[in-house]
Amino acid sequence: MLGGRAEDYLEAIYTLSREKGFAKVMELSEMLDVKPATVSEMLEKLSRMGYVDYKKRSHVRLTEKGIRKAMSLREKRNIVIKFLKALGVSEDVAERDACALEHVLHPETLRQLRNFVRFVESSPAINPRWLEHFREFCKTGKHPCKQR
Amino acid sequence: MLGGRAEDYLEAIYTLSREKGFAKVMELSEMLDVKPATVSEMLEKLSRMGYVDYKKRSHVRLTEKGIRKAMSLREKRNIVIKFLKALGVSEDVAERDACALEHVLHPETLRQLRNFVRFVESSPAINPRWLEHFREFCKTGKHPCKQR
DNA sequence: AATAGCATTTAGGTAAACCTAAGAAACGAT
DNA sequence: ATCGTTTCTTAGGTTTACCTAAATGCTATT
Repeated sequence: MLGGRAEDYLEAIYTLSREKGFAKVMELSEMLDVKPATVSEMLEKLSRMGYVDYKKRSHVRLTEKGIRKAMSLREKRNIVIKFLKALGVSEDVAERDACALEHVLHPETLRQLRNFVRFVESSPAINPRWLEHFREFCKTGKHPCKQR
Repeated sequence: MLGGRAEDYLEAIYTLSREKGFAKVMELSEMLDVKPATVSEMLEKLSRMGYVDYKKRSHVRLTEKGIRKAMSLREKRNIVIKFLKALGVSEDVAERDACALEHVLHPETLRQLRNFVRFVESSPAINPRWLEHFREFCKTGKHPCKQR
């Protein structure tokens, strides 16, 4: 099985590959805030596990398997980000937390987060009453329907 | 600083202490699904860090500091559990995930989760319209306000 | 009061993910 | 084409949380 940290590497490679089609050790080192030596080791491991194509001193590319994995992770993360933002969490905190949560959430939990995001997105009004009320509640601590 | 796993130990000790006022190595070993030897080591560490009172071959108790920490963790966990359950996640999954999330969530995120739980709880109707709609949406995949 | 049986600790090990320092390879500018 | 710089790998080390096996201490029963 793939440890939580390894998943971060896959996603980073995925991101970097979007542009050029591959990733370099240095780039990963910076993106993940880890020394190049460490990246080198981890790539070796990911290669053994069949997630990346990687020959020493060359570029990294995701394999099919790696791409599938990375996309599924990316989707998870995006759901969590959208969800947290819908809840009023600031963009960068949402991103940080999503990054931690994506490794950890049970599929059932994820399903409900996804449902919630879709629910909000698919609601008839741009800003449904209850969501407005919720934001109000966050500010004032009071539910606007309850007077007193 | 206190690693994520150490926090689990604190909470376990806290739980066990609710009844008898202390915890034993065996109990912790079972509750955390870890060998007694490992518990012994971790208690040593928690003791050095001032979270527990612990002399070898005796009971463990939380210090003031330990109690404060444990209570704060417990509160976090409870918010997450309530939150996930409100979202329609089943009890045991909610508990599992809460246990993982409590170590990880940014205070801002936690604040919003707390807000959300309070919002739902303080809403005027027992089952506000939108929540009903959400549950409906989870089942059918359709927002009941939108026909078609 | 001796001991059997259980709880706990000690000692020595493993695995993951990180590090530093030093050497090797590739790259690019002249 | 060579030299200097940058990038990458290797080798060896650290930390954290876990493990097993063996030793030790505690307690309760006889």
